[in-house]
Amino acid sequence: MSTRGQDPVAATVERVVAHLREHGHRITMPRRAVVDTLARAEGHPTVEQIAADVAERWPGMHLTTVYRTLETLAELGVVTHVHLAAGTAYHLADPAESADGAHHVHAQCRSCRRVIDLPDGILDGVRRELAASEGFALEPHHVALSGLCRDCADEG
Amino acid sequence: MSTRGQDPVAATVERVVAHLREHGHRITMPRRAVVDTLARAEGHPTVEQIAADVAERWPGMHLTTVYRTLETLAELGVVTHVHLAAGTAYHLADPAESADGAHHVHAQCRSCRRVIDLPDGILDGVRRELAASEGFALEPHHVALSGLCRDCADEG
DNA sequence: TTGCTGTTGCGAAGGGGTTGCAGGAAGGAG
DNA sequence: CTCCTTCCTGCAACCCCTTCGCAACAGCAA
Repeated sequence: MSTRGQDPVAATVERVVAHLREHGHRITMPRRAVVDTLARAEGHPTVEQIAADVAERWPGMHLTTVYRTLETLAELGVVTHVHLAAGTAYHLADPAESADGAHHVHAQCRSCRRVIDLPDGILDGVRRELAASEGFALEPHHVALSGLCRDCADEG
Repeated sequence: MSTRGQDPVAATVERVVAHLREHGHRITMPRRAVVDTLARAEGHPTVEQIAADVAERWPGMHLTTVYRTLETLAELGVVTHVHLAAGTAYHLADPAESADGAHHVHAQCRSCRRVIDLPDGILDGVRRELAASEGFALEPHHVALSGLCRDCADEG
């Protein structure tokens, strides 16, 4: 309670740590490091970026450990990933979203590689249309849309 | 002319071969093999599938050559690719579409991995919405949507 | 504090894709 | 038809990202 509102990063870390403990996982320094990094991360870092971030503050941590920690957190639903045109990005799941199974939609700029979050319902119309015409059950959160962001479109 | 309408595969191969020749590329057996395979392919094969198909009829052809041939054909705009959640799929570009720069939209079933083609305009609404709200210029053809196809949704 | 067991670090292996090089063939010149 | 230049191919080595096997370590419960 002491950290709530004052240090959202620490609060997030504690929340995830509690979640890990509840599910019988051990709380270790490397796990705290990955969660801390994800909590501080803006946007949707790749494994490479997460590992680089972690290595700055906790040198010596092995890349394998990052992968395994992300895997563990993913099993708990604490982190989510999106497939991009090249690579995969990870991010902490929003607690409110993970509770009801919702996710947000992503789009990636093919020029600057930045990932932006989109409102969850933006593909609802397409989802209904695909369900009706093709019987295809669209899962909008699994793959990022591709295009050019405002900045890159202006420049190019 | 003798093949037109009777053997669409051969006609397609000849069309592409002519295109290659026009652009100063040489006509070789491996290139014919790849184009022939793409012309016969239903759907959107990955490099692995293309190579397997080619190997059945032209044993000894190297995987590297498949990659390089696809690269060459892509530069000419003869083939297009889509990024999937895992891997990349290739297919011959529709001549009519490549003329005006249009492409169709793809969706992939995350269970059976099948790729289905969608009407080109299905993301137009989303594209307009993204342009207005985020300034994001959506390019609907570059990444496949993800979800469950009718058959897999029924089974699961 | 002790002991069980989940985790970590490390090296090695695996899978997908790319690159450098030397030999070989396409296709234009003569 | 033959020669010659240049491009293309096959091969092998390599690179990048991710996973695996194993021995040592460290949570955490008793």
